[in-house]
Amino acid sequence: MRDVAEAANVSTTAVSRVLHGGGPGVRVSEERAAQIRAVAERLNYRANALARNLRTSRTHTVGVLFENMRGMGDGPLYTTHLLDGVASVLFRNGYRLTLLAEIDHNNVIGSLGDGQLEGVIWCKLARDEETVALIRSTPIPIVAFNAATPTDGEATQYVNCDNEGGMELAVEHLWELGHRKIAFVYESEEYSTPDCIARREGYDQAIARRSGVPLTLGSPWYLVF
Amino acid sequence: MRDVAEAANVSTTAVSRVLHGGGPGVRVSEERAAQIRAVAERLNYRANALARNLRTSRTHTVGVLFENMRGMGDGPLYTTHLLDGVASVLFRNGYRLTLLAEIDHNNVIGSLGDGQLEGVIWCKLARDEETVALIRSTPIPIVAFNAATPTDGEATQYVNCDNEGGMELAVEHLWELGHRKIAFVYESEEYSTPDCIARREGYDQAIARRSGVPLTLGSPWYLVF
DNA sequence: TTGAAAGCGCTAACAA
DNA sequence: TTGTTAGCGCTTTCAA
Repeated sequence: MRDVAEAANVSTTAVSRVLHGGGPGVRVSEERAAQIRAVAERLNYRANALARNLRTSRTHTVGVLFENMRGMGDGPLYTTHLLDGVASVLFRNGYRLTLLAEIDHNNVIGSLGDGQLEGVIWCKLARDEETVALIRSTPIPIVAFNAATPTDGEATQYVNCDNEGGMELAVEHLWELGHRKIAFVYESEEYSTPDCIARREGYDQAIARRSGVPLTLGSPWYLVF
Repeated sequence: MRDVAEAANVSTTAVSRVLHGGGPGVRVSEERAAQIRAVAERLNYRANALARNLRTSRTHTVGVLFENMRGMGDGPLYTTHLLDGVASVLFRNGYRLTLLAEIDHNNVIGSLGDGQLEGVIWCKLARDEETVALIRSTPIPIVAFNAATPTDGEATQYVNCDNEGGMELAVEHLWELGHRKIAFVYESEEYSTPDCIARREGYDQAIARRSGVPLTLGSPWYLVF
């Protein structure tokens, strides 16, 4: 930047203002501005984001943390779609996305506090005490995704799936079409997950509410389709 | 850091050396070191990666750029597995992974030159002139993944799939088992991709080399399985 | 073994 | 409209 400033016979301030949007009211004459841009182009100037980040304490980067990243390729495509959606929204708004390693929590604390992230989307947030404590002391905002419902007034945003409500809607839909034998089918490997449990309960209740006959089928039934 | 230094009655240099691995030969007495660590703990000190990055010109971050990120959730899981593999290796080596938006190439140039990335893994690198020019002028190393084979001596590393060689091996294997009716099956949506074309050619040649009978089947045949 | 001082490249008061 | 100056938090010679 100094090279550009000297070559253009202006201050680095002027260069900064012209090339990087400048502060409130970019007060540089169009003449000078054009000249600066020309020189910058000629000198092949590239702004250094590291310096700017340090100075402004902003990185335009948010982290995404998966509780188990390994499984991204296995199982259902849930994780993949999630990442895809998060990425597209972030990019659209000029943000970068950094994938965080789901390693030891000590390191997680370090990651969240080192200034490189402006926020974190935490998928499948565990609700153990350690994690809750971490959340309380984190210097940046965290959004918990697909986590268990929050217990108390934590300083965290949650985006969750309304499993019970969804099952109620699903059963209602089929019921109104006249169906009475409505099965709940699950993948055996998911059976003990909170989501699956909640859905099954939602299904049971929705059926019971209509005095219907519950029917639950394990994953082998999939092969019938 | 200055707070820690003052509270411990040492210089920031000492703090830096003790808390952040220090330069060549961490020459601080164990006594002082322990004290510094204690004070840092008490003051809840967190190193600022932004400042360190700026000073050292290192970020321990590599970017990953997909030619079409949107499709990550659709089609085959190729992209997902790729990302999974890249991430696990990077994390294991203390690197971060930043997903890059596959927007206009101007911005890509900016992304690569702003100092935040130490290298880029570029998946499905197009070989148009614009991209080649970009690669030539990039300030950081690029690894092209699953791109077309390089034409000339470019300053880029390529990691590609040996489609012809793979088909030769596959045909050889079946042939040696005694099979003579060997079909090449493709997904119709992939038929015009470079990979599929190369594989088909490899198949044709491997079959021809053995005076066998080529047989190519489009995707509907998948449904038979 | 320890610290003083310079500086990474940029931005933002504040003055002119 | 333009420039001067200080400083973000850290690392690293260099001298003591």
